[in-house]
Amino acid sequence: MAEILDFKRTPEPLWREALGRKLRETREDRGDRLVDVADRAGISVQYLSEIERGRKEPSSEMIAAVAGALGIDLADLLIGVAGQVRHLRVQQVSHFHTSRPAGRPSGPVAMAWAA
Amino acid sequence: MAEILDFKRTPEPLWREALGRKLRETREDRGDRLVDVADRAGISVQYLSEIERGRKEPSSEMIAAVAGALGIDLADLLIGVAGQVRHLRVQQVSHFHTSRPAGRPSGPVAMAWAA
DNA sequence: CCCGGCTTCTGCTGGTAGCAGAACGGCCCC
DNA sequence: GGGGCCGTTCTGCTACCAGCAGAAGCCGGG
Repeated sequence: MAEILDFKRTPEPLWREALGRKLRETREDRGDRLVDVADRAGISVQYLSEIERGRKEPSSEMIAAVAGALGIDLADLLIGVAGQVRHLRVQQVSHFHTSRPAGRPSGPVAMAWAA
Repeated sequence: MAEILDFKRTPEPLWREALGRKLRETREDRGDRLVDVADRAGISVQYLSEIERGRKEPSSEMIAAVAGALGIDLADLLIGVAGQVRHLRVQQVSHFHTSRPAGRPSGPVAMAWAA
């Protein structure tokens, strides 16, 4: 696996984590059980459980199937996940190093993320 | 005539496709080359190319790395992708009787409820 | 106590993420 | 013409993990 190293410790939550939380929230708002959604989406219940807990990386087709089973479209889901990201990202506002690959002074380097 | 639409194909774009488009758009807005972003993200250039074209399914860590290399945070990225989804869907929504979702979805469902 | 809902363990298989290397086509400019 | 630059696409390879089944565990409530 490509050593991502520095970027693995992102202060932000990962995509799959925020997605899982949003999916669970949506399901619970509907009053559905895991087995209900899993059946409708055509996936196993334990796998859906793992998706909701952010432990596995669902494929695009899986995401579409689960979203469909929840009666939500992808765009709305993404907006909701973005909200989750914002909500979850509070703990570490630390700085992280962009490990520059020792080489070429790549031209337009003007990155500045101010806190 | 009377082309029967293939409903196996979700009218919505897949997550990876919309994500790829948004990533490319963001990179081009910055005036970056593939190699610039790939180096900063610590991934190979051909793989980044495939991600941007929606051909491969990037892991959460990859998404974070690329987003970081683009100087955009995950929440903003997701909002942008949601916009992509909406934009890409317009073409096919032309005539779709959006029946009330009151029933039960029997599979992956795509609803358009524009207020 | 049992039952319904969720989690978690083991184990298995196929698919594919992700890499390197290289070749190719489209540009643009000397 | 030809030489860079940039992106795409091919081959090939390995390691990892999605996704399933089966079953057991946990916990609250009737």
